[in-house]
Amino acid sequence: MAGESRTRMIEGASRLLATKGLQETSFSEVLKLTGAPRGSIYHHFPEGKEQLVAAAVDHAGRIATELIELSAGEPAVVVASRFLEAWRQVLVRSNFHAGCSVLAVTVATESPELLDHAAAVFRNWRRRLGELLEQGGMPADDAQSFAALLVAGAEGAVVLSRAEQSIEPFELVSGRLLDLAG
Amino acid sequence: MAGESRTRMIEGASRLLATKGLQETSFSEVLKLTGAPRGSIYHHFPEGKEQLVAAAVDHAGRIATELIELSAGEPAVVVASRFLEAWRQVLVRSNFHAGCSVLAVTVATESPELLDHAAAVFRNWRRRLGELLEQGGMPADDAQSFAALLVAGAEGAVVLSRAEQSIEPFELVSGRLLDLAG
DNA sequence: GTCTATACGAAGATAGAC
DNA sequence: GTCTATCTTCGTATAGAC
Repeated sequence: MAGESRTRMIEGASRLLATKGLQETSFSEVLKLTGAPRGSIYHHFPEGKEQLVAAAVDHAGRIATELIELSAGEPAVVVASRFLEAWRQVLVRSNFHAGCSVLAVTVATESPELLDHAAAVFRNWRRRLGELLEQGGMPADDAQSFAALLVAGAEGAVVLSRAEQSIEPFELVSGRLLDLAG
Repeated sequence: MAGESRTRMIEGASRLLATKGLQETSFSEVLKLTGAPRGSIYHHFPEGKEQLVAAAVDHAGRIATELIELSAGEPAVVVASRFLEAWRQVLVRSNFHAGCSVLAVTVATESPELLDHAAAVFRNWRRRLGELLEQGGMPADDAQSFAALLVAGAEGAVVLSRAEQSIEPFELVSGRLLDLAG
């Protein structure tokens, strides 16, 4: 298949973004991690690094969106709980070295194109979570703002736990959010 | 005074971290922004960039801590409101180009030393906010976890608003947090 | 689709004069 | 305390062969 190493590079870039940040996600690092051939970088991404990073952001967004979709039809508290649990896994499995690649790009770029990709991802998460929360029994007026709080709180808590190298802040935040959802 | 250009470099680095991220905060950028003399970099920071960044993180932490302290003795909802308002100002005044320098460092470094500085800042904010919230009437059991939610929610909301170049997500999050504090 | 070779700039860091 | 000059490494990107 044509998109073989292309896909690997996107996934690898997304992992690197989540752990090392935007600038440390260099082509050399991506190639080292994925084993993809050096010669194919500009074949697959003629516009260079921005194009690769944009694809990685989109990819990370899609993965999380699919995960959110899994809780369709569940009560609101389950929707929130599954979303938070996914982030908890990112922290624990990486021993607090990994976070969110979309956030990493947002705070390290001034490129309007990359910000647009990140914005689309965040908006999509908020929108879909809001819909599922409402379907799960949350009043319509609350669902949208709680979805924003859920995304912001989870993202912020992941950062706190990475800095402190401890699950404690994440658990505190997570507990309060679940109280609100229940 | 000996610490003249040293102080300017630290403040400049903190501003650059908040807008451009860790790797874009280069010595050249700091010098351009502050007008500090190139020759004095390694005089003031013999351990190089890590030392400058660590000082910038500490500085940003101290500024916010002083701001938190200003709401000592106020009701819990005022403590929360002032903290959120400060972050709103960062967003609006920078036209959504600036965020939190401590967060920017956290997600772009793997240096244990820098993570320690960031962790100390976040812990300090949580601790002091928790104390003031409790003194402001919040039940002791709630104050600590709400402080964590406040810091995480604010940090996350700043990122969402930067990505979307709009105050909307921040306002949604801020509104919910203030409901909880009141 | 993949390869090597290379151009070009910028980064952090060091040495030694003033 | 500050200067210039320089070293080394690494980043993105391009050219042209296979």
